[in-house]
Parts: sequence; structure tokens; C-alpha cells
Amino acid sequence: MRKKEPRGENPTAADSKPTEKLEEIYRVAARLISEKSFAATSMNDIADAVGLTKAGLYYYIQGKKELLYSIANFAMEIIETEVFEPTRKIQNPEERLKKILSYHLNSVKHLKEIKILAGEVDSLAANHREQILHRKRDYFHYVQKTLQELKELGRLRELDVSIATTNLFSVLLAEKHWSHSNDRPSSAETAEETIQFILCGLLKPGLSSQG
Amino acid sequence: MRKKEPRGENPTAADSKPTEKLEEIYRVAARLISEKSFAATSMNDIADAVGLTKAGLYYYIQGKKELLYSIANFAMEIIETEVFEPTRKIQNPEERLKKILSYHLNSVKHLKEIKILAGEVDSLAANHREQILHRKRDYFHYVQKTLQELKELGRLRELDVSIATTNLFSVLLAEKHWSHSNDRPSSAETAEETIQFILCGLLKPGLSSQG
DNA sequence: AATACACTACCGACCAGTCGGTAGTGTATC
DNA sequence: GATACACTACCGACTGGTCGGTAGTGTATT
Repeated sequence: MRKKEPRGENPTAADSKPTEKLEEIYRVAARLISEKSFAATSMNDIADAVGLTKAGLYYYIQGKKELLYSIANFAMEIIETEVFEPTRKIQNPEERLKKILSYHLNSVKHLKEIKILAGEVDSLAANHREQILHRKRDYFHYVQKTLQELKELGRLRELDVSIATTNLFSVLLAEKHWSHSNDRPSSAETAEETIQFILCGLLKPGLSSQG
Repeated sequence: MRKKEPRGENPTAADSKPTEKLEEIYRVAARLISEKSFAATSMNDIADAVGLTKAGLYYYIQGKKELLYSIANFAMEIIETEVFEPTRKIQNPEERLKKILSYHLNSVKHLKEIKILAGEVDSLAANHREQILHRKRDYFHYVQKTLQELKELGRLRELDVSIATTNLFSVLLAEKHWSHSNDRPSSAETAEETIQFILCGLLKPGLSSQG
């Protein structure tokens, strides 16, 4: 049973560098899946959107669930390189938290892929799901640890760190699905307001070193 | 062309429960749809879950989209009777806001149906979608108006009322889909912490009349 | 000639929805 | 009390269509 890979790549490095077309497929599929849902998005939809037939699309990918898994991994890598890596060395937990929020909301241009991470994990095959869940847990605990440090410094108001982290993620990951299709292009100002909303919900007032 | 309605509407019966099965269908379908998604939930899934065949299920409902529409209306009615109606007469906007949050998070036992309201509206037929969106808009504006009143009283921190309302809804509607299946039964304490999180994110510190 | 890329044509499984039928219950007539 | 009809609450079997996925073929470049 051979896998058909578009590149005759080293079988030990399973999915290390995707081609240009493959990245386009990931990007387009992520957009479609996040707009509808995984189940509501057909392979024909994706194929049409990237200018291929379904069979042509299957030249690049192994299956629908494998495509979802690739997108999820892609999204986790974005989080790790654009949020986790640039903030992990910051000593001051308050500054670290601010950077985490800022990078997550501003720098990351791939919120659609991340939205998939949040909502479609259980469409994955069991082993892949476990893998993605593990990486998600790691990120959650990284933020939670930052809040814990803040609490130990007395900067946090009286609250449960676990619940607080959950609430933080609620705002970070929220699609704005209630208000009328308010297509204000989630600007830097909006992000800044959202960051302030989260910070004020967590930190004690008056102590912040305003930046 | 007659509609086939299961309700025999017996006027003599003092204790009639003709829509019992239909309500069970709504409840079960809402659970399934909120756990998977509308597209991923088949009519056979729903039929099995209520102990019918698909044909038997179709005795009670008109179609898949119509079922979704019924659930959405059911959820909107819950919001209106359990959140909107009990709070609309409260004069003090801060107290009104607190009650809105509290009723939404605590009293409402139908968060799954409401989650469908938030996420699956565009699976509806066009006319039904417009109707539901209108009712959602009304609720959004009701909360937004409360924040506007608070702003005019100087109780709100420096923020855009529209963005703030969106952030508020983000927390209210969030499914906790990031952290590991943390099945702490979303208790009253969790709700109270979430309410405090929202309030602190919105209101100026120190002015609140602590209750 | 070999490889990469893309197509047409098709498959079995499953989907939403329909149709004809029927067991059980009530109820009015003989 | 037996017959007749009406109505509720379902079911088995089916249809047209779409799904994910595949086999086999063509073509352009190397």
C-alpha cells in the first residue's frame, strides 16, 4: 500500500514542506470550511475554488480528513511561531500576556485556520484528533501559566485561573456570529479594544504600566 | 392542500400534551446539531435518537431546514421570555446588565439551542434566515442600548459601545472549545466568575455598587 | 521515455425526502 | 355486539441526487 505523494519525499519526514499549490489548497479549504463547516464543505467545492477537478485535487491530498489534519497542523504551527515563540522569553508576565493577545489578534492573518482548530477537531480521525488536542492543550497551559504567574505577583483580581483562561480564549477565538453581518474588517483598533477588554477583565485596576 | 399536523387539539381535555413528542424531537435534534453541526447531523441520526424511523420522524416535521427553523424560534423565545422580559423594566442600566448576564448564563438551561442560533443561521432558507436574524439583531441592540446608557452615565470605560457589545456576546456564547474536554459542569460559580470578567472588562473600576 | 499534473468517467455509500401500507384506537351506525 | 369508517402514529421500501474517492487516460515538460 503506497502513498501517492506529489513529491518523492523522504518517507521519514512525512509532511515537512508543502508545495505552492498545496499551500493554496490549504488556504482555500480553510476559508471554505470556516465559512460553512467541515461536513457542509464538499471536495468539489474545494476543487472548484482552487481551479481543479476533484480528481485533480486528490493528486495533492490523501483524503478529506487528512486535509483537515494538515490545516490543523498548519494552524498550530502558525500559533507556535507567531505567538508562542516570540513571547516565551518575556520575563514580565503582564507584558507577556499583552504580547500574546496582541500577536494572536493582530499579527496572525490566519484566524480562519485557527477557527477550524477550535471548532472542527472532532471531525478528525482518532489518532490525529489526539495529536491536535495535545498541541492545543499545550498552548492553553502556556497562557494559563502566564495568568498563574500574574496571580502570584498579586496583579490578578480574585479569580480562578482556569476559568479565567477559558474566558480569555472565548474572546480570542470568538467569531462575531451574533451581530448583523457587521463586516468591519477586524481592524487594529478593534483588536486593541478587545485586548483592553480582556486585560481589564483579568487584572487589578490601577497597577498596570500603561504602554 | 392540507398540512399534516399531529396536534389533535382536544378542547375538552383539561390536561392535554399533544406536542410532547415534537418537543422531544426539538430537544434531541438541538443536542445533536450543536454537538456535530447541522450538515453533519443526518435525519437518520435524529430519528434513531428519538426512537423512530426517518419516515416516522417526517410525520412530525416538514423538513430538515424547517426543523432547524423551529429550534431557532424556540431558542429565541427562551431568550425573550427568560432574559429580555424579566430585565426590560429595570431602570438602572448597571443592574439591568448584571441581570441580563446572570439570566443568560444561569437561568437558561437551553444553551445548546442558543448555540445553534449563533452558529447555524445560514443553513436556514432565505426567508426564515432573515426572520431569525431580525430577532437576533433586536436582542443585540437591546444589550447595546444598555451599554450606551451606562456610557452616558459615565460608568463605562473609554470604549466603543458596538465593539464592547460584540465582545460581551463573545463570552456569553462561547463554547469552551479550546481547553481539554474539561467537563466541569458549568456551575453557578463559573457563571459568576464569567459575569465578573465581563463586568470588569466593561465598567470603570471602583464605582460599582457591589451586590 | 519518464515524470508531473490534470482530466473524464465512474463507483458504492449515504443523503433528504416520499409513498403505500397498517396496527391500534375511537366512534357512530345497525 | 358486530360492522363500518375515520384518524393517529408509525414503518419498510424506495427515489433522485450528492458525497468521498478511484481507475484509467491524456498532455506538457524534462
